[in-house]
Amino acid sequence: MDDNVRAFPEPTLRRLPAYHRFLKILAARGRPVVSCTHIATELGLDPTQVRKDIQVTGIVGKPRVGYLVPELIDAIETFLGWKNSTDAFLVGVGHLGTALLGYGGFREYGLNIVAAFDKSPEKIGTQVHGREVQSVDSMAELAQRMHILIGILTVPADSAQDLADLLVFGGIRAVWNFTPVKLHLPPAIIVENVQLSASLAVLSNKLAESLKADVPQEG
Amino acid sequence: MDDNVRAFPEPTLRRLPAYHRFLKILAARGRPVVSCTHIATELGLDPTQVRKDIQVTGIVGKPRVGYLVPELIDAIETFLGWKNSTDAFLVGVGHLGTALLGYGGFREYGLNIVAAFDKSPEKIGTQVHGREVQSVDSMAELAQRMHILIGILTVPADSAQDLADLLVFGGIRAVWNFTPVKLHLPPAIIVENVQLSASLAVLSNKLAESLKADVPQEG
DNA sequence: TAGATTGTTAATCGATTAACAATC
DNA sequence: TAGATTGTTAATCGATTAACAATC
Repeated sequence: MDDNVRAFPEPTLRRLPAYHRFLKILAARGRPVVSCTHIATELGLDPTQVRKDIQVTGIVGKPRVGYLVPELIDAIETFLGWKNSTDAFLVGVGHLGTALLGYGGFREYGLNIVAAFDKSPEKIGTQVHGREVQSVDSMAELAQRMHILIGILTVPADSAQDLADLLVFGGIRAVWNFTPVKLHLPPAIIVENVQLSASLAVLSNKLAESLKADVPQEG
Repeated sequence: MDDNVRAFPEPTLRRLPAYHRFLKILAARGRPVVSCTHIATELGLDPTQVRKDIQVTGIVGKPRVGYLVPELIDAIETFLGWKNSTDAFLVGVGHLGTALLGYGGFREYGLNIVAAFDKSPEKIGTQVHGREVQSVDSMAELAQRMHILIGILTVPADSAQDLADLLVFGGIRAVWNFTPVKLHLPPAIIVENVQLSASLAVLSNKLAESLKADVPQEG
């Protein structure tokens, strides 16, 4: 029935963390207010775009003045759900999985990695950044019991689909997918892909274009 | 003069690696041809979009048949510059930097991390995944001498700008930025940001919307 | 008050999707 | 031949940007 759940524009969601970061810097400097123009200049964006983005948080500014920095920081944190933390499972304690476990910063973003899982027997039982690595065999049951909503997938490509299925079987509702695999999961499951190859493709292509423009030799 | 360097649409560039991955799977299965519809179904895209994306590689298909899988794989690899490798420096041997050094897969994408640098004296001289960690003091000179074009930035936020400046000073032309910092660099320098906080913001927001829709309690 | 900045509506732009003729 | 699929042009959609009145 509630089909007017019209989500907020994804580009807006992606920009909000950058605004937040800048606002925190301003707050640390003791700056009480900020204008869209100021934010836009700093981040290389259009002021109108910043204004519209801010509107999704429900904050209204004062003409001639701008927005109150602490109020805006608070509103963004609330809007992005950074105020109350969500527990997550991490699957795949390889190089990347280990790095994510070691990164303390996710706490700030309301993400709390409470357990780590792996397939390989040599890893099970070891401690990685304060969490004991557990067998994937116990993952689904544990996810169910702990009402885990988010699974972080950092496994080799060939086991990605199987372990994603296992996460879903455990009642997980969203997968943060760091593998290059296109996961086939029930439509209700949220999948957010972090595809480094895509990012690198953009970088390489732009670099190639830039170098081409550099040495124009012939028309 | 050459202002008609109209780059290819970024969304297209981002999708090509996914096509490539799927095509490699088909090739491994011995499938000689593939249609747009097939690719689109697998990846959850529109067939016309796939067709247009493929067009940037210059490959033409056969009506009624589709595209030749090996030919298409080759064309994508050539287009994305995966055939000839580019040397890169990595700056910041923390959790993430170490993980990227350990990931062998970048070779496939034409990226070759030839050296790693760090600020902290304890790390300098140690071996990380086969590379000796060097002091950032020698970075710019070495980049210049080796004609390095790409710098991978995996340092703490507070030193990101300084080290990016140093990379640029060393003649680097593109920065793959894994820090949350908005870098201020000369306009000719390509910057590709990998912002995990942005990705997580999308995930969290979609999850929250999904859970809200779940238990509609009241209108 | 004058003028900078917000909020909002309209115009533009670019990407996605639909329609359809061409082709093997 | 019939029909599936390509290539291409047109329509739609959504996001960005421009314009401008409202406001402190």
